Amino acid sequence: MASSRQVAEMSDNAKAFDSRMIAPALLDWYDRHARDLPWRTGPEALRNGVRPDPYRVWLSEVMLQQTTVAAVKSYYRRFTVTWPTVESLAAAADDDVMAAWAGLGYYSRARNLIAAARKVAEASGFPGNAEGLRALPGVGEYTSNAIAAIAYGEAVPVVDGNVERVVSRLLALAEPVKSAKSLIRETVAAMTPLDRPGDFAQAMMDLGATICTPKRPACVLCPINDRCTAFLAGPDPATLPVKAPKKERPSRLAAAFVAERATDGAVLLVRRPPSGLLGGMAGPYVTEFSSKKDGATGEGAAPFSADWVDCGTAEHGFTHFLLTLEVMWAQTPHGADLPPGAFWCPRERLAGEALPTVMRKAIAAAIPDAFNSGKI
DNA sequence: CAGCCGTGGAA
DNA sequence: TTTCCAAGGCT
Repeated sequence: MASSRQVAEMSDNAKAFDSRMIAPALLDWYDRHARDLPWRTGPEALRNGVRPDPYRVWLSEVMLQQTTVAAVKSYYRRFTVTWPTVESLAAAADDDVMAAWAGLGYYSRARNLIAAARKVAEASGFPGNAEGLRALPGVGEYTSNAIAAIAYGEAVPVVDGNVERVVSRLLALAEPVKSAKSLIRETVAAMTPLDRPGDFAQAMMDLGATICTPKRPACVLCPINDRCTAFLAGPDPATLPVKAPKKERPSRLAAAFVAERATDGAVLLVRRPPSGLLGGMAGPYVTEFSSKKDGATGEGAAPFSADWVDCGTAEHGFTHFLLTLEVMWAQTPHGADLPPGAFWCPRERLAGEALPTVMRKAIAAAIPDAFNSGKI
């Protein structure tokens, strides 16, 4: 925890810091070094009066929540080709959207994406400001402000993880970002220029992603290092922001039962409940995840009686626990009593199903060529 | 409010 | 190899 003396120093830093001096140098740097990303309208196009499409800005921002640029690119392209407008996305079948999202993670985002698209289509357009955007499902304070700043030029503070890190170093904050949230927001609000709020927000994020990185920041290349308290006076910028102690991830155990239809190799899938872990996604029948010691696995946990073959285990790391899946395989027995909601997925459709990565791992452990058949 | 909610790539 | 964590939101 921060001592009162540290907090006093932090406040002095914040007070002495002239936030208005940041934007000019940062925007000058951005004009020369902005990353070329699929969802961006370049600074040059913006000067020529081109306005970003709020649909594309929204879609990219939702995809980018806790997700790397590299991971998002191919998904963003696929979505915008398949659904070029919010109306087309609103008209899509739920499972088509979930299938297109499969592998990107945090699947509640896809559910909220569908709900928000339909709300926008019903209203004949996106809300015209940050406050209205904030009311869409899956759009929180960061995302609403990012969309408003980028698409509408609204001068609202855009604070993401990059910005928190950059500001923590600019002010040499001795507090964890969680408890400095209000100060950071106010600082960013004061830094944001009225004329180019969207470019400023993206410039801050580019800086955080390429220069002011978490572990080894390239301070010597930073366009605002002459205004950075940590760089100028310490502590070492790499030690900021102060992080809360991390908790260890528990291990859990479950069993996956991959049933294959003898006649054609189709795989039995079940639709998972709409909320919770992997909500709304498909997968083989999987037992409840339990603590490692009392995990009810083995043939006794099977959804129906069959000659289950042990295929070994599949490991998968979730955000808050590590999962070991005991994978079992069996051909469909005659007259099997299938789990409720189960359906047979033809082999050639497996790759296109709404299967999370962990479920693909389980299926691949039981049927090594499950996702290869159908391809040449 | 602290815990839940995925994944894959970088270091 | 293991660890860390990325343009957060929801409850």
